[in-house]
Formats: sequence, C-alpha cells, structure tokens
Amino acid sequence: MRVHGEAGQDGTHVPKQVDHEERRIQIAEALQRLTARRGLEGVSLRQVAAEAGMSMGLVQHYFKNKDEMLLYALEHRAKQREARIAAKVTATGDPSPRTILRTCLLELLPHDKTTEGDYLIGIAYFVRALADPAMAAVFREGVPDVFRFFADMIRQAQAAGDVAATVDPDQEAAVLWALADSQGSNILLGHRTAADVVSTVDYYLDRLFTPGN
Amino acid sequence: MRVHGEAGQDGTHVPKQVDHEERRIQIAEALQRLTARRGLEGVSLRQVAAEAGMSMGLVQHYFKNKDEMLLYALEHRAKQREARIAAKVTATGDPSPRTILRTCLLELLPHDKTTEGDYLIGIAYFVRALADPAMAAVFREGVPDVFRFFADMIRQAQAAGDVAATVDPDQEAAVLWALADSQGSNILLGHRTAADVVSTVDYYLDRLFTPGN
DNA sequence: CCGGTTACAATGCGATCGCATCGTAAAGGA
DNA sequence: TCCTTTACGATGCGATCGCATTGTAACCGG
Repeated sequence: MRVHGEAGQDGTHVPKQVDHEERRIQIAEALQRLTARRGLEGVSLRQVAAEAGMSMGLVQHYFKNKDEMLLYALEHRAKQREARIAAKVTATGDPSPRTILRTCLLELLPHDKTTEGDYLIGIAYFVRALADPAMAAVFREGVPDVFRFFADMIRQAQAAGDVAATVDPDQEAAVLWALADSQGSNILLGHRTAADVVSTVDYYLDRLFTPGN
Repeated sequence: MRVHGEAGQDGTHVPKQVDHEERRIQIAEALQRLTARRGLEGVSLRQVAAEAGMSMGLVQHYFKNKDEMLLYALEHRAKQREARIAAKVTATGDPSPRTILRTCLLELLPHDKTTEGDYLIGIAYFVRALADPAMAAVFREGVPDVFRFFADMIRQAQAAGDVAATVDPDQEAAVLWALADSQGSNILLGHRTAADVVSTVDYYLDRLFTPGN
C-alpha cells in the first residue's frame, strides 16, 4: 500500500497522491489549537476533525486511534519547539553561554499566544503521560537533553571564567530548568506577570554568572 | 447506619442527623484516591461513589454537581497539606529558617505515597483551574502565601547573618518554590530520583545560606 | 402519632464518547 | 479497460458521562 505520492520532491519512490505527513500535521495542529484552549482531556476526535475542517472518518484514516493521534501531536510539538528555540538562539547572534541560556529560558516561558499554547499543551500531555508509558517515553527522551545542554553551557562559561568553578553545572542546570518550568504556571494562573518571571530569571542568571564566590 | 445526629459532642445545636462535613470529607478523600491514581479528568461521579462505598445518589445528595465536589475536594486538600507541613516543621523542633525552608520544600515534593498522590492531585486541579475561574481562585489564594512565607524566612536569615544581604528575598522565594514545584514532575516522570532532587534542594540551600558573597 | 423533612438507592434520559463498518469516488497499474 | 488500492464521508453501536427524577425508609418536632 501507500500508493500515493509524497509530492515526489526526490525522484525516488514516494507514496503518492496525498501527503500523509502533511495531513497528519494538519490534524496535529488542529489538535494543538483545541488543546491550548480547552486542555487535552476534553478534546474529542469529532472536535479535532471539525477544527481541522475535515470529517471524522478522515482523521480516523490517518490515525488508527486517539492515542496514536495524541502521540503524533506530542512529537510534532516537540520538534516545533526545538526548532523555534534554535531559531531564536541563532537570531540573537550572540554565542555566549549566558545569552543562549537566557534565550532558551525565556522561550520556554509562556510569553505570547504561541508559547502559551505550547506550554498548556505540554502540561496537558504531561498529565496524560503520568498514566501512559508511551507518552512518558517522549518526555523522558527530551528533558534530559535539555538538562545536558544547560549543563554544557555552564561548563563553557566556567571555562571562560564567567561562572565560578565552585558551582555544580548539573545542579545548576536542574535549577534553571525548574525556573522556566515552574514559573510558567505562575504566569498562567496569574500569580506573577511575565515581567516578574523574567526578572527572576535575570536575577538568577546574575547570581550564577558571578566569577567570584 | 448511624442515622442521624452529629454524635452531638457539644450540647449546642448541631445541623442534624448526619454530619454533612464528615460525609463530604469521605467523598473528597475517595476522589483524592482516584485522582492520585488516574488523574482528575477521567474520574466520574460513579467511580467516586464506588470508591467511597456509597451510591451515586448519595454523592449527589451532598454535592449538587461535579464541579462543586471537585472544588470542595481541592479546598480540603489544601488544608490537609498545610496541616501536614506545619506538623513536620514543628516536629523537627529546629526553628532556624534554613531548617524550616528545607522541611517545607521536601514536604512539597512527592517522596512517598501520600505526597505523590498529593502532587498528582495538585497538577490535575491545576489543569482544570486553567479553564475554571473558581478553581483558579483557590490556587491564587494559597500560593502567594507560600511565597511570602519563604521570603520572610530568608529575611530572618539575613537578619541573623546567615544569608548575604545582597540576595533578594522575594526573588529567592520564587526560585525555591520553582525548585519544589518543578522538580516534583521530574520525579514522577522518572527523569530524576527523589534523592537527586533532594540533593539539588540542598545544593541550592547551601548556595543561598552563604553569608559571604 | 403523624406530617414533613432528611438520607439514601435506583433508574432513566439525553448527550457524547471512541471506534467499527460501510459506501463511494477516484486514481493507477496490469 | 478492469481491478485493486486509496481517500474520504456517513452512519451506527455500545459504553459512559452528568444530572434529574422518583421511591422509600427512617427520623423528628408538634
């Protein structure tokens, strides 16, 4: 099967007719829009189909059940987020660890409609991951990478003498992640404004990037 | 079946027949047990009734709808947690701000069955609070109190000379809360062990409680 | 002792869910 | 051209949901 043609960008044998991946992405993004508004649990296949402007049968055609759809959307979101952060980092043009870390942290926070939706989606999936091993696996893959990346940045800064040699890069990486991860919910619940949270991030980076101590 | 009458411990006029509060607490705790296992969204009135060992009609008798039940359970949980932490703090017998902070932070983390359930319940309700203003209000009340309490502890430590005067108590309080709040999910998802997280908390407290700097 | 209130069980209703099934139109290889 | 495969729509089924209704037994004040 898989007759149809993947819009054959390369000459090699490609599926055909309809681009499955494209359709799946359409569905996943409809799901994202709904999730960002109403949370993951209340979203039904029918709603997703309606949001995507297609019949429910079509959604079923591309995902054999709901879990598969959710899982695909989760992975799609992870890729999107990664790409978005990478773009931001290169856009600043400043390769210093501190700038990179700050850019990453701020991009993880819900500071506009896109990132807010992204954050909500992450929480919705997290809740489900607690009961669904397949989803937990997706989280398990991604987060340690971020930890390592943060720790590496700190080690680079230590090598450059911008961060005291006495600090523990792995522990600090955990703290940085916690800062972004937890404070997002403060913003969403209205405990603190985005500006408050950014100031805390900067406060902490100031304390971290202090050669003395 | 203990038909009526509040067991009238005091002679004064008590509601009547059955202690409504007691029944509500029974229901709320059945709900908590279910939530800790399966998350909030999948829990139905019928399941709660079964877990509580009563008929669904009885649950309806004490809560006129599902939202009211959830809200009551959320408030009940907040009280429980507060009492549990207060008990731990007084149990240590050490009134130093550092010990108190550490005790609070560790008790907020999911480190045993009780606190794990507690943490899961918190997340489940948080998700719902994003779409339900009445629930968001419950969170909005509690969290700032914790922030202020943490900041006060740090100010006390500063007055005693245990924490550098240069640190910002409010910002540090935000960081401490983030540490407990975010790292709980790391434990639950299996990124890090409880021991890892505790070590990060201690690492951070070490850095914070350094008079110099 | 009796009428009203309360505690609880049982049942039914309409909505909605995920999923399976079936029908149809079109495309492509033989 | 025919025949298989694919893309998609439409519909139906069984389960479950929250909630309303009704029935009933026990209590309590007058």
